Amino acid sequence: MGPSERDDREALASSVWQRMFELFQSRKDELLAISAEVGLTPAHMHALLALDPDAPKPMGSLAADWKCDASNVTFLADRLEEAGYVERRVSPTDRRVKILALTDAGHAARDRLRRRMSEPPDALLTLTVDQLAALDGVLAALRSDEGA
Amino acid sequence: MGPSERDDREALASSVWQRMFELFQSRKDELLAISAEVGLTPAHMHALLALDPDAPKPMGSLAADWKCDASNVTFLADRLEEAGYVERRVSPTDRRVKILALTDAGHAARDRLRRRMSEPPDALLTLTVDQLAALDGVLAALRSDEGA
DNA sequence: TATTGTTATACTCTATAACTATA
DNA sequence: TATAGTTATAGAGTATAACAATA
Repeated sequence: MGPSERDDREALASSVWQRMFELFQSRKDELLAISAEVGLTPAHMHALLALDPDAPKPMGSLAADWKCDASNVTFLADRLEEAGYVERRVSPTDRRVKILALTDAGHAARDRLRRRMSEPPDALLTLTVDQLAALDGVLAALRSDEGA
Repeated sequence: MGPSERDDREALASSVWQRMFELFQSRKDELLAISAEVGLTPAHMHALLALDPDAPKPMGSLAADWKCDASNVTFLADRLEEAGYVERRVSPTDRRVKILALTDAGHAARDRLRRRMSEPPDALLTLTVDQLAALDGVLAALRSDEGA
């Protein structure tokens, strides 16, 4: 590959990235609106979505997964518990450990939230099926090469 | 358009949106690293980038543009002014109004920051020129239809 | 009297350090 | 003695309300 091809690629990648960035900006306000709608702050909404519905985990693991301090997990869990969306279960093998599990209400709220969040921006829906398929195909190719 | 085509489009758009979302997540830590690097908090970095380098604006207009409270603009301006990146100029036509203008150092810092921020995620650079051109073309088509 | 920006104050989100209970 | 989670406290970032200067 010659230097000009590399330059082309970098310029195109920058352009693509900037366009995606703008798309995200356009969605920001709506995310805030969703959080107001469900009565959760953005941080608690994010935490609810980040809980694995099938595998309740110790709070310490969550702090590691979420790259935040344990005290922050306590804070997030407190509010979600008050809202009735999670419960703390003492680990049967180590009484120090508390496992955070979604309640039935928590599962339902999380599902609703996921559906709302995965709704694409209106701008994407103005594309044709072919254009969307092209986007999807190229973006799918990324995932396997991510670490390259 | 039949109902199945509409369903296809929505499913594809959701998939595309989710893939873009993951790409953004992959970039999040790096944005924090950049802000540490330049010695600005993320909020002040964002403010510096959001200032128009060619058209200094009254603080009230900035609050409107940024959809935040005027007191928050005061807070952001204070720190950027302490850093030597902006200066408050009293409007010649209305002594109540303060116009926030980038200093020379502010212009330079903003330019550096923009270059760092516009660097695309590594994953995008693994695509071929053709793939990137396809992405860019489709995403360019979005912009004009945004409000549709 | 209305408006611009500031100050005082409060709330959210995050972190660090000290604490408790268990191990 | 070490570890899991909590509490106390602090700082960043945002908002609302009261205020000063100017219009």
